[in-house]
Amino acid sequence: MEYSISEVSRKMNVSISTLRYYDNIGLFPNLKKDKSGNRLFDKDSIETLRVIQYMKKAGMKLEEIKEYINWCKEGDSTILKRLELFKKQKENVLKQMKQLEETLNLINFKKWYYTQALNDGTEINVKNIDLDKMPKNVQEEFKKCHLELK
Amino acid sequence: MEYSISEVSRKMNVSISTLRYYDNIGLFPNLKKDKSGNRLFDKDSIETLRVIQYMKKAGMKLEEIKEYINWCKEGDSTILKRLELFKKQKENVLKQMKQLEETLNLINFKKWYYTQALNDGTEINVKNIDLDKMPKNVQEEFKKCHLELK
DNA sequence: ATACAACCTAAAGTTAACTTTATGTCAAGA
DNA sequence: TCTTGACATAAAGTTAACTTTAGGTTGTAT
Repeated sequence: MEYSISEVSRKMNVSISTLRYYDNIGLFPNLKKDKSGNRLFDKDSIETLRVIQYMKKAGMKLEEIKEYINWCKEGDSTILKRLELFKKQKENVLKQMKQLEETLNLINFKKWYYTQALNDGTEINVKNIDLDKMPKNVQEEFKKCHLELK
Repeated sequence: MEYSISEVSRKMNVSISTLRYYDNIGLFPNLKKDKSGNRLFDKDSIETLRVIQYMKKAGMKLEEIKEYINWCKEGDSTILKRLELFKKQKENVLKQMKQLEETLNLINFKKWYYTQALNDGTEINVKNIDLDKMPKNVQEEFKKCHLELK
């Protein structure tokens, strides 16, 4: 089964110009064209697109993703390199998840803070509150995001 | 206690030029200067910097962060807006965490895949494997990241 | 026959978040 | 006094990842 660029765009939620851009920089090395020059995306190129989307989220640049795609083309001699790449990217993702958890601590603290302020009608009381006057869970969040009291 | 720009740069792991840039675009509205024009960072501006760093990770642009900082300056009349902002950003962060988990599924699948290939000395066997021949956990990861079999 | 939609290419433009460069001031130590 | 290092500003440059623009081709429906 083959798909036109607009079908892929719709199905995968990515703009047509982005797809053309990806192709231009070499992210779809095996992409076919029909007799009038229109791109034909098959299952494999859609899988490639999915990997691109995920690895972008992992924090890889398109240049690095392209390098990986080239390794895939080169065949079995690059298997180890590819394995190492995913090991490294796993570390990367785990690190990002930790950072997001810290960010969530800050956000939860701020949510509590502004909920209090809204209740009081003013920020003044909560701004000068002591750590031990906060609910236990808020205390924990506060500590974990490295904020300091006034 | 007040800190010079290079002290903050070291302490907070951000370049001096970035600090100046942040100041230029209005992210430190209360920053003081000494008599010869050098920036003096106090506790509050360091807290602001910490919030900037976290909210950038949450996915906010500097322009949006600046808007929030301006709300803080405006005082109690903006408390609700600020609360809503953090509620929205919490959703944002949770969404990102889910995406990272999906990414991790892909990465774990790829790790298994290339470990197999490395063992076999070739990609061929694992490329054509049936879903039910994979270990249960790999099957799950595979399904969760929307990859398809050949 | 013509109009239209869906595609194409090549090149220029955009945006965010910095960084670099060029030039200058200021305070302290040799 | 002179040099040095840490700061300053303003403006230009950089990078990644797109998007937009301008102009052209192709296949189908009226």
